[in-house]
Amino acid sequence: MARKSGSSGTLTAKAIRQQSLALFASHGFSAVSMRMIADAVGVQPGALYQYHPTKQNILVDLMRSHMQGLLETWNTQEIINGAPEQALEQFVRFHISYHITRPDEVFISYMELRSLEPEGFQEIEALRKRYEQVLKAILDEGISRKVFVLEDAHVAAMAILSMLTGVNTWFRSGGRLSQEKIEDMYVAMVLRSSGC
Amino acid sequence: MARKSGSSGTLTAKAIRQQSLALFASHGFSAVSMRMIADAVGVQPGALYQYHPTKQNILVDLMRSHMQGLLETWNTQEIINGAPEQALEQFVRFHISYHITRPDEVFISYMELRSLEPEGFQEIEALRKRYEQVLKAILDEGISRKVFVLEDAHVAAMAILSMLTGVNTWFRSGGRLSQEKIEDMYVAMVLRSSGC
DNA sequence: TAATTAATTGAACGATCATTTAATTAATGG
DNA sequence: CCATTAATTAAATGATCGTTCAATTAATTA
Repeated sequence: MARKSGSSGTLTAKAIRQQSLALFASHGFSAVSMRMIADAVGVQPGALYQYHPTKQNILVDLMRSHMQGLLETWNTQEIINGAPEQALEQFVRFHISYHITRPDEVFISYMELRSLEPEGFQEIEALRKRYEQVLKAILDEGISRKVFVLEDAHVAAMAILSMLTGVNTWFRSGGRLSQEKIEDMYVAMVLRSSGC
Repeated sequence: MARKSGSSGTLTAKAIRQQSLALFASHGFSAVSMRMIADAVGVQPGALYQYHPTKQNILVDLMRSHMQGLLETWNTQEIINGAPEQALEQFVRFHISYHITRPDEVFISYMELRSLEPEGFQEIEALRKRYEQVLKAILDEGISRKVFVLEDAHVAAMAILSMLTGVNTWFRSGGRLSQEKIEDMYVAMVLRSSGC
């Protein structure tokens, strides 16, 4: 009825993240109770408050680290400084491969924005905007060099991002198509849609 | 403490649909209580059960009528029996115009699938599959006539549907771009991505 | 207008919700 | 090994959840 033998704060913190992520992704934030998370972690509900002040804070932490990881991974990539169509291909492959391996993070980051209170919402939305800007910059460059025939970089960026992120709604690993094959097909469609 | 003056079952039923739709779309199914719906309708919680046996049933009804409306509207349209690229253009314009005018229905139909219990899920999923099949048939026809260069009709259909439905995540009426302009840009991108 | 049916209320049901707190025990550092 | 700190439990808080039901009144039908 007190501290458990073998207990470790860092391990419990990690377990809370993992279990919350899985539960939020499959049931939705509101449908998951602190008791469900506690059960999955193997701990009493009260123990969760040693790690997060509120349930809302768990969600914000998950979404923040997903968006930050996404941005940092892009930024530490070696950027091909070639033609705009090469940059676009690199972006498509990066987006698909990063997202396809993190279905739960992607799901909650795109679906639970409405569950965020104003403060958290603004923080996450700002990170999202920064990522959108990465693609828009590529499209702008291609448009000004007349490599892309796109009329509007913003609309094209929204369309491409929706298309790419949509992979997560139907892809299941071990299916008919390999990840590489899927990337190839999306690269082809995106490049053609941009006019090259 | 009983039947209210001027009360009418059909009007209350309609109000329950409208208010549930708006509340589910902005907060999510699980985050909306029967008391919130009752308040919005202007009625006591118990009255809702004259119209729906469970909260779940409200959601299923909303999703079913959205998907049925979508399929029926497509089916009663005059089908252009021309070239595959004309059929594809017609589909793109239809999808965007139907969805852009029904943001709440679209939002819950795509986001609350996980809130459905097995029976309702299968019913709604079947309707979704039928709609996907409409686009796949167009792509198949274009591929076999060698008008489209797409490698895989299924993947292309998923990609195109994600792209089109994504309009709802950023479009706000009264903004910089007219609906017609948006349709034009998406038609151009989709046709180019298909190789024509 | 009398009888019937439709619509709604108000109160209650037990269950579950997020969160707080004091007590307790294990791990850690000197 | 002893003092301190970290981790956890058990129990309780008041609020809210979906749902049920008997009583009541308005609209409708005959």
